[in-house]
Amino acid sequence: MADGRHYWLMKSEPEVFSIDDLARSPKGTTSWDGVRNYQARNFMRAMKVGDQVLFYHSNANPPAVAGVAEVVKTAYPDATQFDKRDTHYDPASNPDEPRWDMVDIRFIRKFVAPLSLDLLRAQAGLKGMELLRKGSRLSVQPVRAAEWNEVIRLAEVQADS
DNA sequence: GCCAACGTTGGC
DNA sequence: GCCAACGTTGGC
Repeated sequence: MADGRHYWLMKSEPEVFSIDDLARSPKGTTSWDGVRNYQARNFMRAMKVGDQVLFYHSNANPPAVAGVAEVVKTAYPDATQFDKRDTHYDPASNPDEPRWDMVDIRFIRKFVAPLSLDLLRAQAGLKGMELLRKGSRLSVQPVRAAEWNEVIRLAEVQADS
């Protein structure tokens, strides 16, 4: 992108942490801890401050893009990997060279109506989107600019109806 | 380096 | 709760 801003999608189970939880967080900001997948981690490491994020509700009814957030802090070590009592504890991670990172994201907006997976699948312009690929499980994934624009357009169409 | 076993994700 | 589609682990 000319302005250097990139687009991403991050998944969260709303029962665990929803977009409303994000909105209610201090300064609308949270650290995205718990990612334990290398591909997802690498995408977080590529994030820049100001990058835009689609906040996706997985394991929801219906699964849907719920709104928008933005990156406010680039990747830094995820403390939960060293916490024995945390479910994301990783005994194999070396404190001198932490294996897992997180970023901070801030709430931007919640869509008037969440954009369901079904709705997204029905869009010709979103054919190649990683989220819609069969068997896709990546919890942090890149979004192409054209896909981003299409999703935002859909959100506006929903808001007007 | 192969691959079977196992664990996880996430839609349905 | 089921199960497809992964990713990881560890024996060999």
